[in-house]
Amino acid sequence: MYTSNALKAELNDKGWRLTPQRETILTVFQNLPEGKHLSAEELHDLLHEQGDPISLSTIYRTVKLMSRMGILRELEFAEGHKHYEINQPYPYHHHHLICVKCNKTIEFKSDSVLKIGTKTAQKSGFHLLDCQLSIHAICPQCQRSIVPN
Amino acid sequence: MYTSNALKAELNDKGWRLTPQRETILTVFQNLPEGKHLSAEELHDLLHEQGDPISLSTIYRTVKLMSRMGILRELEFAEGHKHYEINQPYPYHHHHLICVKCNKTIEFKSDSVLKIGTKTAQKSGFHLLDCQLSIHAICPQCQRSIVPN
DNA sequence: CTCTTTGCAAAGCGTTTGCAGGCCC
DNA sequence: GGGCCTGCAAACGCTTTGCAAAGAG
Repeated sequence: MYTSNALKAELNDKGWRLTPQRETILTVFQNLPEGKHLSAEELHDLLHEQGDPISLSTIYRTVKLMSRMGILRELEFAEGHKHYEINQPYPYHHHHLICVKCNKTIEFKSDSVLKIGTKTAQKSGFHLLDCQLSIHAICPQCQRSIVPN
Repeated sequence: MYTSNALKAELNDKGWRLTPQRETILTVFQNLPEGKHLSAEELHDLLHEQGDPISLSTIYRTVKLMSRMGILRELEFAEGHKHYEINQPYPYHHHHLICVKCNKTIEFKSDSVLKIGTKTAQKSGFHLLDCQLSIHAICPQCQRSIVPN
């Protein structure tokens, strides 16, 4: 479990600050049910509902920052906007199977993919943040659908 | 090699048309050196230079169509715009290691990832279009960089 | 001859940014 | 106290869309 203190330490280490907003956002993602991911706007709404209004720009800045720190994963499901979820280590780390027509997504796990990702980054001297296998496909329902495109 | 005829057949099968623009765009991607990928705008410029001007909207419509047909792959390198490349089958199929700071990308191949993708789609009855492992990381140079964020 | 596709220009929309005030360390 | 961070509103830039004309089958 990644704590606020760990976040603070990591931020301060780079000359940055731990703010209430950043702490709140971290908490939200940690309490999200497994497999649930949020867009910036969904996060904005959720925070508003729970009585912690945070401006959209701060949200955008924070999720980007946390993604680059490896705390969140940025998911691109080709819907025109990004989704975010907490970046869980093994054995919670997972990947996505996505229907390009209806955007239905199914999660799945794979130790070997994670291993390959880790090894590949290492081999080139990269510092790994996240590795995700995205399978773009058409789900059974959409295969049968008559709707064009 | 995916021919114009194959494209025509596949389009007509769905009641669509093979147009000069679509044929030209397919050809461009087929002649691109391995590992090279284009954004919509880059493709637009390239076509212009080679004397085949095609409007940006047609380009957007075409790359989206071909991605959904599984002919092109849509690559998201988090630069705010998508890149496209021809979707090669085994053994040309590859994945990307991306630096989230400078966007440098390194390609790598992996039979096992492709197998896992194929199997996973199959298991859920999905029709596979593309599977890509994206490794988000920080490259050696950027790790050393003093520039914030 | 019908229905798809193109090109143009305008609209759309998620995301970024400049700036003044506020806050963390 | 200094510099980072927030919130607001405006700007941005990639992508999509409406529409009339052109073209494929």
